[in-house]
Amino acid sequence: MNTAIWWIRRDLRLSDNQALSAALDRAGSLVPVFILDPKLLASPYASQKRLAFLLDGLRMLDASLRQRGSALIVRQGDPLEELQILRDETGAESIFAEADVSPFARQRDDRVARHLPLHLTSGVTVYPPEMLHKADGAPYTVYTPFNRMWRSLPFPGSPLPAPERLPALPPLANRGVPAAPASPSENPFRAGEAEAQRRLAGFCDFAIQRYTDERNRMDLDSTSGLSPYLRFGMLSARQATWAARQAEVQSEDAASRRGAETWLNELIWREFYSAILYHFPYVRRTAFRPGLRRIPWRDDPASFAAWAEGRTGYPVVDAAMRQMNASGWMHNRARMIAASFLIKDLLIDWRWGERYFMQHLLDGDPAANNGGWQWTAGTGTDAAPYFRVFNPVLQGMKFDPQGAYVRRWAPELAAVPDKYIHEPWKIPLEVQRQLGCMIGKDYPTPITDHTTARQRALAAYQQGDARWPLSTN
DNA sequence: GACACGTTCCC
DNA sequence: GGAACGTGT
Repeated sequence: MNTAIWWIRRDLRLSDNQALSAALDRAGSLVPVFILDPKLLASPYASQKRLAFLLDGLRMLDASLRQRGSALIVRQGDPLEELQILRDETGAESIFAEADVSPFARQRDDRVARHLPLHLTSGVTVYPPEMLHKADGAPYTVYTPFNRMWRSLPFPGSPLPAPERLPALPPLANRGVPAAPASPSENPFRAGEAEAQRRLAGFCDFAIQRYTDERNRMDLDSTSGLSPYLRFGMLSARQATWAARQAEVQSEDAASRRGAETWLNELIWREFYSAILYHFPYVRRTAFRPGLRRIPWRDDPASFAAWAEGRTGYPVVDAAMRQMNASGWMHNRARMIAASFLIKDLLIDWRWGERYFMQHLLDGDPAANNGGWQWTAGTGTDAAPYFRVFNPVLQGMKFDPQGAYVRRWAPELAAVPDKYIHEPWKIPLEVQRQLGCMIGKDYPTPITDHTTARQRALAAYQQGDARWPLSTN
């Protein structure tokens, strides 16, 4: 009987899994394996929080596999060596896996494919990144035309159901899923495919209807909260796309339809940045736009630490960083504000921030995280113009109008009246005393003045050759 | 004269 | 996206 290895990487699900499905079509016997790669665990971008979420996800996947008569094999080591050992142990003739877009993953898979019969399927994105290109064959570098092309393609086929039974596993050494490091202290995300489906259904029933207007509100629970699941493939991009379409078809008013459409646009941003990383792997190292590689960044570890630990003295920035440090997740609007503050107000290299986010986000994905940072820095594809500098006070007043988000994550400001919540340094001294919240003692004085810092950033970008519109070379 | 709202420019 | 500066009331 033919045996196939299902090599699991970031597709921790049984439903709509093209690699699993291809393996089952080909072989009568299946060996599901996850290989913990010491190289990835030692990377400067690795995250204990994300590792804990991954290991929990593997435990959930193992339980689902066992319910269906199989089980998860876990190995640790160099993927090529471990796959060779597993092939020798099982006599497997083929290996199936979901193709990934990051330079690390592609190098790893190229090396494996030179020595072993590796078959890659799509699934990280709805459409494979090579499929979307301009008429002249070049990849898109601007979101809007990419979006138009994406939407013009035939709608993806319906998601595959999870297999009801799986072939029994041959007897094999199996160390099982290792114990996880501690989860983030306030982690609201339970790992696994079932939880992802539950959240998807809940989101499509309610919050999606108001998504267009409310997705930017940091004080509301108005986003899908699905990013960690998409990151590890506990939910497939195609399942999310289908759910968006279903919600659009079933909606009873224009606002709901628009909500579903807006959410699909966010999913397409994810597809866009995946394609960018695939076609331009150098974006992990340097600015997408060559004209913006000479900005004189400040080497300022003390300011960086204040930003990272949430003690800049700007409430929205501090709330954002503390939310991520405590929970492994940050609201997307907050990501833009915190990133803009590090890059523009502190004039610190966006790559420091990119790395820090990767070290703390459960959804930390090289393509989306890099795309977001380059967008904010103005160095990326279709990026924010260099002179767009977020004002943390105005952003706070607009997207956290009563300060509930700030109070949730910076509780020392809980008693501060709404009118001062985003600029507490303006609280008169006698009021600070009454509130028991002294600025400079109970909550930090701003580490920089936004107006001056903004001017400094504009000057630095000019020095770094910024042009808008930027010349193409 | 203060303040809402629209337009322009940010290099 | 924000600030400065315009017009209108």
